[in-house]
Amino acid sequence: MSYSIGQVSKKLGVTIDTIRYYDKSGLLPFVKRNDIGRREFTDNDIHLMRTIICLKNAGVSVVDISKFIEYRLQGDSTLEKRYQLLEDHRKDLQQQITDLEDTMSYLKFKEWYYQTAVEAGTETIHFVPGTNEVISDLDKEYSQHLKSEGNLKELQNFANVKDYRNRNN
Amino acid sequence: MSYSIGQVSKKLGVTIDTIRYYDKSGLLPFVKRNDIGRREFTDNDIHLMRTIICLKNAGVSVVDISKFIEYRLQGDSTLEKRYQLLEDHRKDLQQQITDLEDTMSYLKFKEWYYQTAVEAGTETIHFVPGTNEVISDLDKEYSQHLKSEGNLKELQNFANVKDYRNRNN
DNA sequence: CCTTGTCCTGAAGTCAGCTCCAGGATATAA
DNA sequence: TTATATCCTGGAGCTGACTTCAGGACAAGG
Repeated sequence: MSYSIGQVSKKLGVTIDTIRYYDKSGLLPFVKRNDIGRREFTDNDIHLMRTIICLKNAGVSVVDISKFIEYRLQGDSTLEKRYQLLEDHRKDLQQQITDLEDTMSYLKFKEWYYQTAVEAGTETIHFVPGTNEVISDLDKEYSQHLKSEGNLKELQNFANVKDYRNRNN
Repeated sequence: MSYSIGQVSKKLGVTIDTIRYYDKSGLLPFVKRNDIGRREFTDNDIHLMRTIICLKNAGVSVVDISKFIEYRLQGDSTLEKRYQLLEDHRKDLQQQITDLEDTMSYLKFKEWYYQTAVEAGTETIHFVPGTNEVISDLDKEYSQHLKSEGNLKELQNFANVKDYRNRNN
């Protein structure tokens, strides 16, 4: 049983052009052609392509993925290299997730800022009286708000973000 | 007290060129110039720029950020719009994080795959005997492994990812 | 046999987000 | 006063990951 490029495109949710681009870039050296030059994908090919798409989702560049695929073609001697490559990218990904969580924490703070401003009908409640400058220890006020809400987890997150952001001022 | 572009660059950890690019793109209309045309950043400007960088980190495009800044200049009538914009992007960000966590789960699976292959000295332990095809229910084996390890949280994550991935085949 | 659909290639185009460059002004220190 | 550092502008260039295009081949149904 084999699949055409169009069928694979639907199965994996990527465009035909993207698949051809990946092939051109050396990500799909394992895909065979039939007698008139059309690509024929096996179930195993599709399995491998899922891994490729997963790496792409993890933010791995096409060049790095092609390295991985190259190693694979070289057989068992490259198993450790492949493991290492995945391990490195998993660590990167963990860092990405952590960074996004920090960003999230800050966005929540900003949402509180606007929530309260909308309630008050004006942004000036957050300004130093008579100016357009934001009160400098608004973060303390927000921390207080989180505490009074009993949201200790977010309080902790926000404290970490603050620490980080104030580090190299 | 005001800061030069170079000082701000160091404070915020972005290059001078990037700051100028942001200014060109309409993200910094609030930054004033001195008599010889140099930018002078106030503490409040820097505060605002942190929010801009945060939005950028959350994956918001320069065009969308400039909308936010535009709203800000229009005063209190746009408070709700600004709140909505943040809310929308916070939701996007939450989705991003969730997606990355799924990717993470799959990467962990692949790491197990290579870990065990390295231990065995060959990848063939994961192949259908006599072929180069990966065993089709390797995921079950991995689930078993997670269970035996007592890693129930990851077991749950992995199960979700599998469900999702098998949905539109 | 003709139309419609899917496939092929190489090459050029697009987009976001920077990044660099040329050419020039001002400021600070020795 | 001369060297060095920092700033300014407009505009060109770069990178990665596609995306589109021109021009053509084959296959199946009516």
